[in-house]
Amino acid sequence: MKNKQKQIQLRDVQDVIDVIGGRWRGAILASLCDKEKRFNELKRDLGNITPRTLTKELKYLEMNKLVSREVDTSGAVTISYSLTEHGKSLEPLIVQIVAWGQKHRKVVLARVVLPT
Amino acid sequence: MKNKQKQIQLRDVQDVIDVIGGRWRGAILASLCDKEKRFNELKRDLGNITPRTLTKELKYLEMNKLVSREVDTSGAVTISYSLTEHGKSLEPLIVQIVAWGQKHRKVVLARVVLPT
DNA sequence: ATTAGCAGTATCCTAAAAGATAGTGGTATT
DNA sequence: AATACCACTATCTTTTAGGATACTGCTAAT
Repeated sequence: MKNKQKQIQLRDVQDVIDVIGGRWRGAILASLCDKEKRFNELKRDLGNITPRTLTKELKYLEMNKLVSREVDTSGAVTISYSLTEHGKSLEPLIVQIVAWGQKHRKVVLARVVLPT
Repeated sequence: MKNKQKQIQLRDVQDVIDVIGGRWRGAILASLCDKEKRFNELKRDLGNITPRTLTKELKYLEMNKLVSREVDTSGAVTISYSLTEHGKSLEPLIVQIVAWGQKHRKVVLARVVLPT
């Protein structure tokens, strides 16, 4: 039973890794924590993601109810992506991730020794 | 400056995803949160990871100072893997990940509708 | 002496992720 | 009228992760 419990937890970890993992998903979510964004705005934000990948990832996040896509047809059609309520519930996690990441960077870089 | 700050955060998120991401790293760390383990013990724990992959991932985690490998030569040589202090500092994060993962599972499964 | 478990290595192979690049149909700008 | 930006889509190729499988050298148990 203790073991079964453990299995379940590993599964949960895997689920989350799936959602925020990969090269881009975490970064997209982190970027949307800031505020809602449009497609090309996200693209610029993320640096060198290709449109193909961005499209794919946004669709995945939509399907997982983390991001919603809204079309505004008043005037020129614009499309904005934002976190859903569920997506927003990720924010504290992302904050903690960023904090740990900064600590981690220091620990790992500590091994770098410059040669004379 | 606000923008630069944002870039840095995205980088941190990426770093963490890198460390706990992939098919196995998160699970290995979660498993080692429990207690130190030997190679084949981990292998059984993780289900169907191949030894090749387990070796590779453990080396990666070692290099990133999250896991330490200890050899015991009294009697038959045994090797145990455990979290370093730095690795242990990940535990609260993993706990939060598991918690969110359970919530997420409910939200996503909520879309499943059984046909008549 | 043989079998079994430990802690891996070595090769080969496949599938999935993501990059590069070009193009599309629309609107707004000058 | 021409250019530029928006929000993508389509193809093609490369890269990477990770699985399958077999094998190794060692020790302990039967």
